[in-house]
Amino acid sequence: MIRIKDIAREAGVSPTTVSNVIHGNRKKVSGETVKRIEKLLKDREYIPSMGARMLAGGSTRVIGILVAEPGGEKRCVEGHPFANILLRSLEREIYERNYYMLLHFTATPEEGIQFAATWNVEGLITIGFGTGDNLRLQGSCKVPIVSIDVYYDDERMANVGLDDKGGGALMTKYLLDTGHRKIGFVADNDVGVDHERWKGVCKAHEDYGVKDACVRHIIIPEERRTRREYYRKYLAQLASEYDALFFASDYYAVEAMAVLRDMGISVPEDLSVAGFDDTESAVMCRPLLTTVHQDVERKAEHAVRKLLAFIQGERKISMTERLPVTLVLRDSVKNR
Amino acid sequence: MIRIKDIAREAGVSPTTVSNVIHGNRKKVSGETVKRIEKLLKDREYIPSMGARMLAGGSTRVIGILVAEPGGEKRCVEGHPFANILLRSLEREIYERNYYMLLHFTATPEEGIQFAATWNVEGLITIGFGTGDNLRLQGSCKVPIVSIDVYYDDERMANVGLDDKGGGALMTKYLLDTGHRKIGFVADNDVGVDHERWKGVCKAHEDYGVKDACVRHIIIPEERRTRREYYRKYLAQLASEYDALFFASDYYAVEAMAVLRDMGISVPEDLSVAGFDDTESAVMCRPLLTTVHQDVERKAEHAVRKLLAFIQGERKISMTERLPVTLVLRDSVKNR
DNA sequence: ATGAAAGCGCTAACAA
DNA sequence: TTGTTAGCGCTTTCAT
Repeated sequence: MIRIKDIAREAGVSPTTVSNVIHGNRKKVSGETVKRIEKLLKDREYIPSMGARMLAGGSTRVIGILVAEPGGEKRCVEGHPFANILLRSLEREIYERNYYMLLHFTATPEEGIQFAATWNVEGLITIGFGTGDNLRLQGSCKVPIVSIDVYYDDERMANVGLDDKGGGALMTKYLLDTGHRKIGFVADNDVGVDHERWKGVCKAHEDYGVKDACVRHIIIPEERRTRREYYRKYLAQLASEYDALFFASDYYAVEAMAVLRDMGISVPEDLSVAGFDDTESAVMCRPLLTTVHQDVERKAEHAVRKLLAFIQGERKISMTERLPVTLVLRDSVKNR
Repeated sequence: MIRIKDIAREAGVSPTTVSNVIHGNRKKVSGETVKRIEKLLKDREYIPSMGARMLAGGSTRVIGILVAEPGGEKRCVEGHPFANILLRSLEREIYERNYYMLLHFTATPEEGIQFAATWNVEGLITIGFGTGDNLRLQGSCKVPIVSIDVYYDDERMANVGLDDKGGGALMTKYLLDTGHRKIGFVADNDVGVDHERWKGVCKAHEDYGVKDACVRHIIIPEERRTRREYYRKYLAQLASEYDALFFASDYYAVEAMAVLRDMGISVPEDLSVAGFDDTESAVMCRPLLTTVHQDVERKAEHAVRKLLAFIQGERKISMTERLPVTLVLRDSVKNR
């Protein structure tokens, strides 16, 4: 391993000068020296020691990614169909800016706090945490935190998410436009993101001002086995009561379409189905799923950008950010 | 931040003693002292500084995960449908053993080498690298490397994967047993994992010893758009030529089933379809996909275990490991 | 069983 | 513009 000291000796300068060259402090070093050192750095394949860096300066260049893992369940899979793309995009954004990404799946915010402290991370991005946990984390870590997909109307917490309410409204308006009057919004909870989407559904109904329209929020079990049970019991009934079912995620929509097919109920002839997310599965199923598209890579990019802005101490950064969302018309909704 | 020194002062001992307690060197410290220090450590919420640790000892407790990212394409998504589960399982295994996971998606092994050196990682796990790249990595890093899903018959490289050949044979035998005589094995390449699976297909045919059976390896385009194009042109023809299509991955099988449905070809009545992997999508489609199941979490567990064994300098570790695979009979294959 | 002390490689304040 | 120096918190060897 080659150290700054070695380079310095070989170049006949002091370690400080080499360090300055490395960090681009061009004002402190003569242009000629810079060139000479840079060549040496490259020739000798100098590689910095993160350990020493972390210990010496405050700057560790580490960003921690905390993914919530409630109860050891692999929710990250179902709940976050984009987990892999998101992680990949985050890492790319982080690495491009000369930071490193330390990933940890954690059940409790406490573990996250310890994790952050141990590595002296410069910032944290949280995925899948509820507002409570995020706030707790925020309270115990001095470093900036940006959360992804959390809803908190207060401006206390930096987060980037989608225009979920707008997305909900967009799809609902489309459903209304295509003649649907009994719309069921199906989700496994009524908080955070899903609640926002539901608010969009309601708002679209209000704006539309149809008197005869009926809309309801249907809560389905989160756990797969019991959800299947639920479908077996109630899905046929739902299909007869509603003319469109708008699912809070593609995952649920695709699953329901499969069950509906098993029951001999045709989508979209007997019932229109819509999803949210525009995951890969939306084009792997039949009929192709009409859904709301989100741009995951952009979400990652914005999260990293925002975090780094905080780290660099910029003022005037908006706390919450809602990325736009678009309607993707496919085959699972039909004109009535 | 509370340091070892602080704890030592408060306990009236030297930093060395505290360090010994932390590292469980029970032989060097009296039982009474151990207890006292441990309590203090907990009460004062001592959190070690990784920077200092890395700098002082050689032990960084960092495991690097390198995911191949050829050409900036998000192949990790399609090619590795399990990427998220795999990453999550890896992290869990690593963290449980008091290591940390540094994740990096890289296009070139060179970048990986630099990454490993910068952090002075204790070991590396690679995902999705070809044999050549893995060997190159191996050559330039002194740390142990375990690769996942790579095939190299040589014993030069530690890797954990599946019994792909066995899986291919298993499914093929089942197909033969159920009366299929014209089987097409469909993959987007003929190297590594897919080649092994194909070898299994061939072996099953040989073992079965049917004279009239015909089998072929069908290569489909890897890029999605051109693959769809290919399907449009040739899939109907394939469906008439073969009585079973065995896809090298569930992803392709599910996709093909959707296209077949569009063409009015019924699975399994007109054509049997089988997959490999048993991903989530295999039970989200209709008909339910008959496939070969693999246990991703177990793969992660074995990879980490093997890597740590190498790190701890154990001898007598098998270089390559093939995890077993099972047949999952569902609805996409019918008795002929 | 416990402690003193050296040093890991780097950064930054200060001196020249 | 360049150099000197004092740590950062921890581990480890060697005394005691």
